[in-house]
Amino acid sequence: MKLEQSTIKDIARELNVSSSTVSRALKDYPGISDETKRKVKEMADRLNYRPNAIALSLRKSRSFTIGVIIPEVVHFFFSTVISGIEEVAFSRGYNVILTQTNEKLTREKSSIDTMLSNQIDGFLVSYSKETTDFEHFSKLLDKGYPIVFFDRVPEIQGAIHVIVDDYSGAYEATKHLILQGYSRIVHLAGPSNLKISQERIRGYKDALKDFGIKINPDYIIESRTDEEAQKITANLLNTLSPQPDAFFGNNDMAAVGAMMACKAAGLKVPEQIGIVGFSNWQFCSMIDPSLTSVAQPGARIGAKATEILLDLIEKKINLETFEPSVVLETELLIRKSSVRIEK
Amino acid sequence: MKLEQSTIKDIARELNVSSSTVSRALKDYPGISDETKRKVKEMADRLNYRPNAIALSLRKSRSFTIGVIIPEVVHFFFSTVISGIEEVAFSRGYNVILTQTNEKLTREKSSIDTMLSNQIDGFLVSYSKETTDFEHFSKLLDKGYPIVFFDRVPEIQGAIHVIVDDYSGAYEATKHLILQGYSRIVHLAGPSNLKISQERIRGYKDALKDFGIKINPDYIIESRTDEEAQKITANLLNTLSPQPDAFFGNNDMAAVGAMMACKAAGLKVPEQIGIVGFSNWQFCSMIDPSLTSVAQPGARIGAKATEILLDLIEKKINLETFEPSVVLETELLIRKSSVRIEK
DNA sequence: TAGCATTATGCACACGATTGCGGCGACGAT
DNA sequence: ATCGTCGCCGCAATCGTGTGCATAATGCTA
Repeated sequence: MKLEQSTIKDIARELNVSSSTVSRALKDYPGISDETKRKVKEMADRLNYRPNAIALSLRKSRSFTIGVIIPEVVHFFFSTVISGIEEVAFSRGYNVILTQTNEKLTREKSSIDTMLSNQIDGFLVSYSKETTDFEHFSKLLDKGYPIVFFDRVPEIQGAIHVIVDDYSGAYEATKHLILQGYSRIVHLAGPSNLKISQERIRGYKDALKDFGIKINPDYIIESRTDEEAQKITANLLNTLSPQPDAFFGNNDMAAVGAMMACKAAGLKVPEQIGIVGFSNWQFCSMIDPSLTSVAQPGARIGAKATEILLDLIEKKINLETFEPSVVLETELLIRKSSVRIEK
Repeated sequence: MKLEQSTIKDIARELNVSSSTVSRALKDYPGISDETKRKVKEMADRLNYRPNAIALSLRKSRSFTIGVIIPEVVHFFFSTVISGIEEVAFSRGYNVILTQTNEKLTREKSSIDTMLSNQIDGFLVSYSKETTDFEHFSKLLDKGYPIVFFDRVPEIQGAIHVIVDDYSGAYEATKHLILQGYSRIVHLAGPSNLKISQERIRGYKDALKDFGIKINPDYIIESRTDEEAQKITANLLNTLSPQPDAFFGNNDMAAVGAMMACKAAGLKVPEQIGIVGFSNWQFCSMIDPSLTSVAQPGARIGAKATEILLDLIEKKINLETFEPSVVLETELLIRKSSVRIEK
């Protein structure tokens, strides 16, 4: 059971020197003869010595580990973010410990607690849908604890965050639909307490405005799952007159739900109905017709957020001068579901 | 930066007792007066005391943390496994630290190294495609280090693993296609060094045999990505005569690739071509026609593997009597892509 | 009131690594 | 011969917690 890892003491005993000498020799401290260093390193190699990270953490009150708190790994977007995080953390010598909240506030809080007692060096957070009060974060921030938020970010004074430009993503998507000749564009929106949802709605509205299309409040509807989106869409198609002729989803699931409802209603996509999603999930190019979507650079978000966090931890960043908000560009990937004008 | 967590010593100083008394009082040791216990607990509460997990790990050479090593989080299947793992680990008071190998052997080895130096209590592993030699695992197993493999499992003496019944999954899928009247069934296979690929091929072959269909070696082709599957399929449709009339993919990506190629070739699914995938990714029900697929219970695999691992760690399992292999059932989810017989 | 059991608490060390400080021997300079 | 310097190394404390053993205080009995 116990994997008897050799320790500094073992090396010391073997060589008849003190453990302090061994420690210094291994780290090429000055004041140790080259001869001794050689012997120590050789012995360390022979005994297959690995420093005990736990002991180090205790001594330095640093764990070289960062904690990641996300809603759910199964979301394609979040899993790409994780990849970006791991890449950077790993290459800079940090470990990553991950928990998902399953969108529950209690889980979020208890995750933070256990991570804190594990001497985590900092947090990367995308908070849960249930989270409306941010005291459990601001308390930590006030103590100077390093936290970087991404994707879903709170409006706390001075909180650093990395987001994508949801506004312009939504604006471009809507504009694209308009240019393709769609005008009665429904927006299947996300939870209104999330800033990303608000921004996407804003982009949607502004695009309509800029092209002189009146905003119809009936055209903005919250939907949580793809089934819900499907029902809502079917319902809208039946009740509204004139019928909507396009759907812009807050995410790809909603868009797909809308697409299925349209097909079921016998409407042709994209000829009669245009559809655009958000996130560019893997399946976008696999469905028929392929789904136009706004791509969020997940891996880059993760990487960037991690870089900032580690810089914070290592105090390479001056909080006074640092711009707390990093915004990455989205990209509209135009596929078949929204193109009805021949080029 | 440093989050001055209060320690046992702080409580002790505040109450003018020794830290040992505090330690014992907090854990309801006998030999501490109720009065003292009350005061200590009260003070602990007031100071918002949390035990330092790092110090505990050092003391007990246990970290209450398990390490998970998987190829890639972005695979839907693996992300569901992670959910299962987290659920169980969390509820039993363990932390999870996760690394993905990106299918690289070197990453696999270095992950193990850093986890070992972090006093990980045990491993959950699904190894990389590059891994053909298992010495880095068997070395640990020999020392009695707890490891549970899942999904991709090595053939090492005594290695415990949790898998799904790939054989019967593939058998059922193939049988289903046959019963639907397809007979020239191509299998888009996975990497041949993975046991799961081999098992699926075996299931495919046995089903054909049992129904008296001759096995055509040209019908079994390795494909790595969905684009590759698409090319292969297009190629097969062009060159083989008679044309294949069904495709069974080693995974859903391959199946979708095949479906797209078939559509591009003007063939109707499922009327002319039947298609079945493996894994039941999220998008299966979203594409048109919806994709029949073999569902692997990802969350249950993760949960089961974790239960076994924790039992191992806590020595609740007797290795002598324990059956090293747990096999979970798959389920064939029949959708439109493979059904051409009216009920 | 001495002797003993019982209860409640403190001391000291351990886990593994780091580090300030001081010791010791050798050597050169005066 | 004495002193200062320098190179090399060990002592001991530290991080926060747990635990075997000793010890002090108290109560009970003879």
